[in-house]
This record gives sequence, structure tokens and C-alpha cells, in this order.
Amino acid sequence: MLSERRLEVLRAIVQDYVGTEEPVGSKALTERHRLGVSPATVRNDMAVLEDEGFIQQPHTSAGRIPTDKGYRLFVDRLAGVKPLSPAERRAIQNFLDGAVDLDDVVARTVRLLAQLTRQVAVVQYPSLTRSTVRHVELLALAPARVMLVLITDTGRVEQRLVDCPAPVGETTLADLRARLNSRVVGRRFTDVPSLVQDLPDAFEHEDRATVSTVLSTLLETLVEETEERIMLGGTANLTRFAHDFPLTIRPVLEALEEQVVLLKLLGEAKDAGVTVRIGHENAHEGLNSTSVVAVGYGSGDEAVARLGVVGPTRMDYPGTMGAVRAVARYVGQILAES
Amino acid sequence: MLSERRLEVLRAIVQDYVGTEEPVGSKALTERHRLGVSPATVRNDMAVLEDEGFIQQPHTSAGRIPTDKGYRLFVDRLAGVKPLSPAERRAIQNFLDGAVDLDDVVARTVRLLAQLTRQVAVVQYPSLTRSTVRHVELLALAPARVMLVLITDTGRVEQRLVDCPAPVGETTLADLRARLNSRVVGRRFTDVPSLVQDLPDAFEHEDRATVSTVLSTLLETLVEETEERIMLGGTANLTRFAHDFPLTIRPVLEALEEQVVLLKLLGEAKDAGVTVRIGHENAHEGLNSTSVVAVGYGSGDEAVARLGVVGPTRMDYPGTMGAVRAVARYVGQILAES
DNA sequence: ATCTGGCACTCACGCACAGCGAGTGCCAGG
DNA sequence: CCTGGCACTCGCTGTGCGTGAGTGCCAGAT
Repeated sequence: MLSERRLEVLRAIVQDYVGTEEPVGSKALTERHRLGVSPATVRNDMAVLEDEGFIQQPHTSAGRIPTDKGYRLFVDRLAGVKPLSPAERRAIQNFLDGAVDLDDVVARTVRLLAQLTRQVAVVQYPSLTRSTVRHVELLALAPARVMLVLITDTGRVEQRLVDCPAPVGETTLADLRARLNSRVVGRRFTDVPSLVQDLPDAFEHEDRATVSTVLSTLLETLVEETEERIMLGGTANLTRFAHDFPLTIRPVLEALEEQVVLLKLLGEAKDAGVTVRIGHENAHEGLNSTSVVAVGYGSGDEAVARLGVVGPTRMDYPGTMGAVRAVARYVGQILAES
Repeated sequence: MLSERRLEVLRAIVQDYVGTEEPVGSKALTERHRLGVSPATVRNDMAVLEDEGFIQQPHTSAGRIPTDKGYRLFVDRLAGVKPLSPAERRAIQNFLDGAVDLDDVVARTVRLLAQLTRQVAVVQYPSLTRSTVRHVELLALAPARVMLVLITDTGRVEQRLVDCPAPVGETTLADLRARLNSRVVGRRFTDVPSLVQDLPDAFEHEDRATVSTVLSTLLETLVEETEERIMLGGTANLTRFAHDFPLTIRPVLEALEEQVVLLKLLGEAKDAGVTVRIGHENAHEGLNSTSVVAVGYGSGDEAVARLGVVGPTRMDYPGTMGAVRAVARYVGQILAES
């Protein structure tokens, strides 16, 4: 077990390192923090902390830097979440209030998060499977071609082209549209399959194949792979700390361009509260020297998607967590209003 | 006027420099190209080319590298557009054919372009103002709240929330929807304002305010600022040549994150054919050492938007131009089918 | 037990310096 | 107008050394 003072030393190391980006030595520590002990004592504590794996030396005769494990301890026990200033809160609100549509909300959120945290921001679009249906529209483009438009309560719109096996009349289409909507509007997407299952039965034999085709396209839309979308921003912030990691910025950028990786990154957490994944805790190799701070957001109690930032492990965790949490809260409000 | 051989020397310099990324000297040139003259002669030619501003020396006693003006001449007079191989064409087609919707088409196009050119890809969504209306949908969300959904022939969907001055009945809404669609479907967006101008007159006095509100929201959607959207990809490719420009990658990334800058970048050209803007020809400062290769695409003859790539001025112009042109062509086909 | 001051040691960093080699400009002769 | 020769430039690389921040350890103080 680590004594109180040793934890204090670790906290000081993390704070100084985050601030200066340079390995911190025992002397500098005692000068900048009121630890009430001499450098020699701090050196002993450091030796212990190093044995335990919380800090490390880049080379002999250099100061110490925190390890992933050290940051983990810092985040879990030594630091809280730093609330934003009222001015920042107002700025967030103002910035998000101007959004005209879901794409706009997401785009603005990304920019906002990137600015606020000065890091790379990632925002997931509201998941279809966790939303409810607002409306389903069917448009005849050609005799045997229908466009299916799906609108969710979170403002998301999906469209699919359906090639029907036979021409479909306007009245049939209207009928299908009406029946479909009366069944699914206001229901959760996960319930949709069971709700529409027997729908073809209500139609004349000749239309059943068409109805089935439309329905199966509808169900395909909900398949995981395609239904998840993500927006990314603030990648220029990567260059802020690129001088330390000239080799590392490449794989990071590459990882960030892989939707799948990003989704996993955001998704790998329980719903409650801000999640922090530090360095090697991230499965993806290219992100081994980055941390991810993420949180769910939603119009109600339940999260419909997640958002967060990706930055160097050496980041201001309390501040970042505060910003991420605050932004998520406001985005939730905006979604609830629309 | 430059003699034929001098142009040949310039071409050789550009090709070698693009290939090796190193300043090219007179000796290396004669060894790698059959110019039929000695290094000394080439040196004289180089001196002339330098006087004319087509090439320059990074430092005394180094080889030459092309200037922006040199690349310009190369692109305009010395190089053609390199067609893609059949295999590449097939790959493009296969890759794009799997797209399920417009977002997907754009996303795939970006990835494709980035891979093909190994540079940063930029794709503009089909412009609303150059598309035609496929359908307008009105949904009652609450008594005095309507959702307006706009669908274009290029598959783009825009939605806006409308807060009405008074509650609006379902029949009124249906009436408006029908009248609106009968007037604007199949028409170009630019014509919409004049087509709907007198629409409120057809309604009872009590509904006119509401109808006007809906219509003005519709018209706002077409305003330049918000209607343009863009997708970006392959930024990781920037790091490929970052070792030359460690200072420059930052402003480039920053510029690329500014939608407005990007739009200007793509837009600054006439419609016909592939456009190349080299180095300082780009207005934006951060992009002074990059070139932009762009082209319009569309389902018919006319371009509905543009796409292209951003890369270092030292890029393979013929190959990049070929890839950009080919991709644009296929995207146009895909759009025409949907 | 725990802390402190002192001390010898390590090693990354910065700087000066020298040798190399690719590349140049110029000039005299073919 | 082209070519071979020649002296010169100058960026790059590698070496060597001094400096200083930082460490580990130990003996003595509290």
C-alpha cells in the first residue's frame, strides 16, 4: 500500500508532466509543490513508485514520467472531474443552439469538443437500434422502384433504394405506408422486426413479394455494420504533441480513419459516466500512446450513442473529462428538443 | 521561348524529383534519361530554366527542384492524364457498387480516392442548388411543430424542424404537401422560390402564416452557407511526406478542417475537366505547399458537385489526375442509377 | 524508523570541427 | 553550340568533449 505522501508525489508528477511535457525530477518537484520533505526523500518515494510500476525513467539520469498504470491511479483516485466555467457552459450552449439539423448538431459538437479540449474529437451518430421510429416514408421513383426513408426521434434519416420484384401501385404503396407507420411509429427499432413480421399477410397475393422486399430492406438498415456512423474532427491537434511522437502520429491517424476501430474505442465501456481508457488499455496498437475519454449521451436517461476525445496519454484528464461530460449533457438537451 | 530540349530537361527534373523526393542534379539526370547531351549542357539548360523561374536550388551546391511555375508548365504542356489500368477500373466499380445510400457513396468515394492516390481526398456532397426535387415530406411532430424533409434526385436528404405560429391540422398539412409536391417535384431547386411564391394564397387565411413559415424554412435550406457539405479522408497520407514539411503539416490539417476553405478550394474552377491548382495558386496560406486536383461530377452532363485530392506540390500529376477523373466518372454513374 | 545532506556517477544534449561528396559555374577547346 | 575539365561551395555525417540535471546510496540527524 502506498502512503498518502507517495500518492501526493505521484499526483505532483502527473500534474507537472502534463504541464511541462518534460520528465520531472525530484528537485523540481519539491520546488513546485509544498510536499514538506526534501528532494532526497522524494527520490526514495519515486524509487518505490517506480518499483510498483506507476512511473518510469525514459533513461537513467533523467526525471520520471508516469506510466499508463500511474495515469490510471491518478484518474481513479487522485483526481476528480473538473467542472467547466460558466463562460464555457454558455459558449457550449450558444454554439450548439444554432444547429439546424442532426448532421449540423454532430458537426458542431465535434468542432466544439475539439476546440474545448484541444484534442481529436469523435462523435457517434445516435444509434438506430436505440432510437424510436418517428416516421417511415415510401416514395415511388419508378413503377418497380421504391425509395424507403426512415426517420428517427433523434433526427436521424436513413434512405434506401428498393428494387421491387413487380410494379407497385400508388394505392398499395399508400396502404403499406399507412399500415407500416401505424405499427412502428413511436416504437423502438429493436421491436420493429417482430412488429412487421406478419404485414405481408394483409396484402393481396400479387403484392406480397413487393411488401416483403420493402420490409427486408427496412430490416437490413438496422444491421450493425452499416447503421453506425461517426464524425471526427480536430485532427490538427495531433500535431500539437507530434514532436514527441513523430513516429506515432501516423498510426494514430490511420487508426482514427478506421470507423470500426473508432466505434470499438467508444463502445468498449459501460453506460454510466465518463470512461477513460489509457494507453495500452486500448486494444488497437496504433493507439497505445493515446488515451480515450468517452461518455454516452442521449435525449433521455438512456444513452443513444457516445462521444469523446482521443489524445496523448499525457493529457489533462480532469479538464478533458469535465468538457466531455458537459458537452454530452448539452447535446442530450438539444436532441430532446428536436 | 524554351527549346524543345529544355522542356525535356524540365520534364525529367519533375519526374525524377517526384520519384525520389530529392533535388536532382545534372549528372543524375543524364544518367537516368536519354537526353543525348552531356551534364555540362544540362547545367546550362538548368541555369536558363532557373532564370525563367521554373526551377530553383534549395541551396547553392544542391540539385534543382521545380517551382510552382515549373509544375504548372509540366501540367499544362508536358504531361497528359494517365488513364487507369483495367484492374483499377474494376476495383473502383466493385467498391462503389456496394454503396447503399448517398452517405455511403460519398464515404466510399473518399476512401477510394485516398487509397488510389495515396493522398488526402475531398468529396463534396451533391449541391442542392444544382439538383432537382424528388420529394418534399411534411410530418406533424406536435400540433404546432412540423418536420420538413427534402429529398433530391441525387439522393440527398435534408431535414428541418419548423415551429409554426399556429396549430396545423392534418388535412391542411396533407393539402400543403400535395400542392407543394405537385409544383416542385422534378424541378430544379433554383426554380423552387418562384414556384412556391404564391402558394399561401391557396389556403384559408388562418393557415397562411403557417404555410409561409414552412415555405421560408424550405427556402432557407437552399442558402449557400449551410447547404454545402463535404467529406474528407486519407489525412494519414499527409504523414507520408511530413518529413519534408514538419512545420507545414499543421497548417495543412487546419486548413482541411475548415469547410469553407475546402469548398473554396474545390469550387474555384470552371466546370470542364480536371482542374489543378499548384502551391501558391491556392489562396489559403496553409496550403501554399500543396496542390489540389479536382473535377466536377454529376449524374448527367452537368456537374452537381466536385471531388478531388490535396497533396504535396511534388505529386504524380498525371496519375492523380487520371484517378480523380476516373472516380468522378464512376460516381456520376452510380448517382445516375439511384 | 524515517528523513536529510552529501557525494560520486550516469548519460542525454548541445556544440564545434573536420572530411566527404554531390553539385555548381565558368572557361577553353572541339 | 556542345563538351570536358577544374576549382569552389556547402549541406550532411560522424566524432569528441563539456555541461548539467538527475539519480542511487550512505552515513548521520531527528
